[in-house]
Amino acid sequence: MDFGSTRAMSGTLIDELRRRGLLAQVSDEAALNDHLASGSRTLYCGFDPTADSLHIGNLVPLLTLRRFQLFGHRPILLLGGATGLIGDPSGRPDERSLNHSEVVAGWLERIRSQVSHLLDFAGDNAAVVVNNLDWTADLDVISFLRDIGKYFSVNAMMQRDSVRSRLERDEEGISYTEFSYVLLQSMDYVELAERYDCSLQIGGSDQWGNIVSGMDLVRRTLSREAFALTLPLVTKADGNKFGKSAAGAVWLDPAKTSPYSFYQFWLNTADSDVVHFLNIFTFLTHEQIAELAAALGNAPAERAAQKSLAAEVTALVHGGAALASAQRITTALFAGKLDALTEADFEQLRLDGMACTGLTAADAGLLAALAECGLATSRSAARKLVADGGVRINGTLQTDPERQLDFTDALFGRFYIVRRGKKNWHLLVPDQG
RNA sequence: GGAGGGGUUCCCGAGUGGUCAAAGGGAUCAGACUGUAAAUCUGACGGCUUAGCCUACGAAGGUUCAAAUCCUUCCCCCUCCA
Repeated sequence: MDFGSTRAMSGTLIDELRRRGLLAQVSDEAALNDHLASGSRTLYCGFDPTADSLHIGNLVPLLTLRRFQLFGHRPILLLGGATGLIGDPSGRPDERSLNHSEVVAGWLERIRSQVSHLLDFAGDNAAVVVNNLDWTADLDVISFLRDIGKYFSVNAMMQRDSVRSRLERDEEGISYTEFSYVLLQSMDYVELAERYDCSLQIGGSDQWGNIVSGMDLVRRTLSREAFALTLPLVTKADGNKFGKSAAGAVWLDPAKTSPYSFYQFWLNTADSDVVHFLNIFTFLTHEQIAELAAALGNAPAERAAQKSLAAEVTALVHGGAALASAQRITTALFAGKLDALTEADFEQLRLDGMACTGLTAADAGLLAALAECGLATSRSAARKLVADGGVRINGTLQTDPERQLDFTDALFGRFYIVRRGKKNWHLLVPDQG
């Protein structure tokens, strides 16, 4: 893995994080600065498997772990095989429904594979991946209550925001299960402190309470130094929630969000957010980001900053080959030269992961085809789209809702490239089956 | 247990017998302007074999030529009192 160009950074790691807008809270900044400056330290961040994939919001702490690694520290990526079975009440207005343990275990493995290549597993400060189920699965209740529970005051736990907000809502409440979550997470910190000499836990700002509880438990049970640091919630200038595209959440799993869609998500970043995101989601230097910010001011139409952001993040998450594919599709679709594409280019688009549907004779009607390939939610919606002038095939505006797609006018006799609106594309080919 | 208020289309929320697929706002989609940006403006926004038809206003029945609107029973939620 090439960490080369990002090495030369001035100031402390904390300064660097602050400069990038990546610092929400720190437990004792001066002491942590000294701690980090005086040796290679071990830190961790936990991720609970609450879905079959992580999403781009999880990228912030993931990449921050890597930033610590670049500064010579050892990151531990903790997967919540146990805590994922319980449910974290932090930041949740309502009780979670419990997932089956086999389901959670399956999600954990998928997350493990998508997360692992973001860190460096070689060298002196090689990253480590652990699963907290390893030290909780065989834990007995009595030991838990005596060894861990004794350190937690219910009076204090009741004061926690995540608990109090639930108690104040008559219709919600909080189960004993979720109430106990913080004990498990705190136990993780102690466990990692003992096993790996871990002395720092990071996480999203909603994790501050959990992290501080763990830090206290380490100090009290092990009498060791322990620190807490949180990262801010990613916000957008227009106030909308970050991380949602038209299709919903943006996932790290390429099967759920294709590398092309992923690339497009970043490419569409608003001007007012792009510099902020470059700082948070890329490893570009401040000089490089300053250049891009200047370019944004001088030639906004070029969108150099957005292109860099999209390229950097896509390469980080999906790799160089996937980035190249995403860029090929983008160029083909948005350079406005569909006619210039060769037959081989179309095959490449399919290989690159462009959305493609095989069309059967039954779906040959334009409306049926639009509904079938997902560009419209129903035939009625498709009819309205056509009436609104929102559908093009091979660049030609479609006005007849009754038209049949028989491929006689398809490119190379078998490709219809359908466009809905400005940015939604789909390839239609004759059904092979 | 007692008294009162309420459940409306993705969300909020108006509507108290026909002019209601149902105001208004949000979200979403399309069009215009642009830079695959933001803002703004315009249109659409239950489904279908689309000048029409079907299904919808917590559930089930009923009254009526006609019900989201009236009646009955049931389910759920909120507020106050005990």
